[in-house]
Amino acid sequence: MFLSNTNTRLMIQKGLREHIEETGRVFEKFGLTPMQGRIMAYFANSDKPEATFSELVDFFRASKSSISTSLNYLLSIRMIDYKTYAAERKKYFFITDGFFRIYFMQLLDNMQELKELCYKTVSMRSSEHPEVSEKILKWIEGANIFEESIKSVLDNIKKI
Amino acid sequence: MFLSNTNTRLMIQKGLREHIEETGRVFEKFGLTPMQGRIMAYFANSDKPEATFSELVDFFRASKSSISTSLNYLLSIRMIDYKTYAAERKKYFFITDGFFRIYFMQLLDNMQELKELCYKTVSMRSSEHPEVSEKILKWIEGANIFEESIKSVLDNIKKI
DNA sequence: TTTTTAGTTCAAAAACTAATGAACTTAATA
DNA sequence: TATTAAGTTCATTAGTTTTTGAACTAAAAA
Repeated sequence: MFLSNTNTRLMIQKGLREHIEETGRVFEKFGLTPMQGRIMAYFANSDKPEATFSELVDFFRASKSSISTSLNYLLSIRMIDYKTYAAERKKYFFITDGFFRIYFMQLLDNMQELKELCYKTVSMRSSEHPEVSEKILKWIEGANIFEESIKSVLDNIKKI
Repeated sequence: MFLSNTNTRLMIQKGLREHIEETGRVFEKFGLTPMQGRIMAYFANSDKPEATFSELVDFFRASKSSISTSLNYLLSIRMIDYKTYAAERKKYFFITDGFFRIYFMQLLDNMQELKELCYKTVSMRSSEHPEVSEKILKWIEGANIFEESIKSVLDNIKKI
């Protein structure tokens, strides 16, 4: 039967494609490109827990290079992983459970960087208008509080 | 004296311009465009607590439309505000102290949106591979924990 | 051994986003 | 009243990012 080696649900259900596109677009708000977002959404919605390179190329009718680049980026940030079966070259990709952990770790890096530049700013400022320094110190204070809180959540999530 | 109505420190100190550019680029990681980032960095580093439209046009040698659009976006998300003096049309723009509060409120919205789509995903999934649903539920669980934590920080920050 | 499969790499195209320039408005000043 | 100042608006341009296509490699299958 010609559907045998494809994902039947993904081929039949009409709204599913739309749902994948919509979900993909929301992943973009978390820093992914459209194709990376689509792929994450595909993994979440595919009946099977794993997907192959060619399955994704076929489903999205996208170029191999686009799929390759996207998969490799998602692998590099560990939002996906893959397994192999001996004597088979194919990779079976799947999502990890770490989406928000990874996202917030990146966020922590960005906050760290901004905070350091803000410290430098405050140290460079003339003493003429301390109210500006006070605002920047409030940014830093905010950053510190969020950082603390995020770090403690990350610790707790690791334990689960 | 020809420097009288400009920001002396911004004109003289060499590394300051670089520091503003660098800080601007970090603001981009928080979702701002290059010009929006630059403007935020300018406010943080200018000797004076306020800056005018034309001051920014002059400092960045940028187009009026670019400055106008950027300022209006930053106003719309309340990262900056302005004051006026009666009988003067000019606006005196300044940064607010809410940078991270605003950023995290936007983040909360995005998390909410992704969570809702994930709930829909889980409800649409066949029961064949519960391990995928489990991962998505872990995403949601992560989202919930981060949300709780961020909300409580936002509450505390408001009190300060 | 030849062909097919499963990708990778990178220059070029397509798509998208940000910045510009020009024309405009409206308020203040001369 | 005419001119300048302080912006706004929007079509076009410039710049960036994403995706493609073509050529490539290396492993498995025929």
